[in-house]
Amino acid sequence: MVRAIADMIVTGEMPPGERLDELSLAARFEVSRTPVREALRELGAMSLVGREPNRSAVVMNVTQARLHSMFEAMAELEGICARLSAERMTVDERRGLDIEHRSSIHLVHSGSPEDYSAYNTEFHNRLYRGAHNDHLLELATQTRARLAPFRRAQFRLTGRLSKSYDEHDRIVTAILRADCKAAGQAAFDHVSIVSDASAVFVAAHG
Amino acid sequence: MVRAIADMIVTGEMPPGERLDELSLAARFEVSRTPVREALRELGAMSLVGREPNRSAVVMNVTQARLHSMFEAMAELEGICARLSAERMTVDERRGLDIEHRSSIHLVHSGSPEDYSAYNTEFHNRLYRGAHNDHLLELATQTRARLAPFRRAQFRLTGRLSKSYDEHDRIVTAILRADCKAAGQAAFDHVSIVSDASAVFVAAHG
DNA sequence: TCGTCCAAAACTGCATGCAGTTTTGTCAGT
DNA sequence: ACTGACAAAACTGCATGCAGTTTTGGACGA
Repeated sequence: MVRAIADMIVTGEMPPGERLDELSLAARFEVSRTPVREALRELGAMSLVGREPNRSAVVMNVTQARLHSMFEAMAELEGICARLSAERMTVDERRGLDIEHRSSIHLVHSGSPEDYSAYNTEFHNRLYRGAHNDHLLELATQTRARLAPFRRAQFRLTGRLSKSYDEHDRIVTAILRADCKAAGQAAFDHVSIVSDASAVFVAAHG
Repeated sequence: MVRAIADMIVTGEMPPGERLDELSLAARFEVSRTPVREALRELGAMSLVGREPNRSAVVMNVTQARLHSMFEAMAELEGICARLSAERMTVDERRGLDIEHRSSIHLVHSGSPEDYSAYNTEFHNRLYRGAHNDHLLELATQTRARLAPFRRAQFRLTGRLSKSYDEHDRIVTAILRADCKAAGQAAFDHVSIVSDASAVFVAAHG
């Protein structure tokens, strides 16, 4: 239920500011109001929707400033994860990362944004897990989830795929060398670039 | 309601592993089960309580490893906030931080752990706000809240107050000089020391 | 004494109803 | 036409009831 409503929000099916009234949602998913209520409360805790007493829940209106702060925080978090990954990844993890990364060159050439996006998510998850820190994994995953709708469009930008591959390459190389500082910096830069691209996109469309 | 139950958990009134059954809580707070249910769901989203289908919510059992990961993440977050604070704090913010810090020397001498703890919270909040990044503020506040019960006892350790003051001094000095790197390092070290102290404490008691 | 099984009690998940609040729509007065 | 007020509709918050699941406690047999 939570997942169902969250999907509607992040896919943009429900635009920011849209009211989410309990009865309509209940009817839509063919359940009673109670589970919908509880889901909305949970989404409120994840601040995906805003809630005020006696008012409908509304899809959070993400301001430009807020978006910027989230991307900046994301860059820092990824930087930390990459740095710790360079330091802590097991041999298997390093090898897995390297193999997956190398094979992603095919996706760049075939050029399907959807496929590359799926791979990209997996790549970043590997970095988060490689840091061997559960809380950091949670913070990074959570932040990434909230940014998802704003990153969605960016792989459609021409040339972004191969640039993304090059940036990943810098990260992977540094991690394989166990060069903490370089890995952290490379990941930080990578996210910062995505941030800039998305900011432009949002400014133009949203 | 959420606040009420959360308080019971973080104050340790409800020890980890304790079952939180809806009916008892409803009776305790003199409401019906519905608001309790919703509160528990929200607390689940904040992962303060664990939930499985058809089972009571239980106060999260924080493992030693998990605790360590949270302190480590906290150190990184504080480091980032301090670094950004050194870079971005307004003149007023810098002055406020400095003044509050200096006057906290009185609390060190009078030696009330409760008073110093309250000041300490405010000091750290200033660092988070000084980074001028809403999302980072949120992540730091959230992580800090979850660690609260484990930090609680540490100011009772002899000599910790004046050591804490010295560590704060290093942070403040670096921020006033706008020395990003030093500020980040000082804050990181500060939290790491608290982490060690708490780890010892938990190992001994919890 | 210990283990196993079964029935009763306890509890969760969901539906529904009611009271109180907010929103909407209409109509009279300007 | 436009504003204001007022009534109706819509909606939220909470209580309660029921069905289905889990837990508990005890009786029975080894």
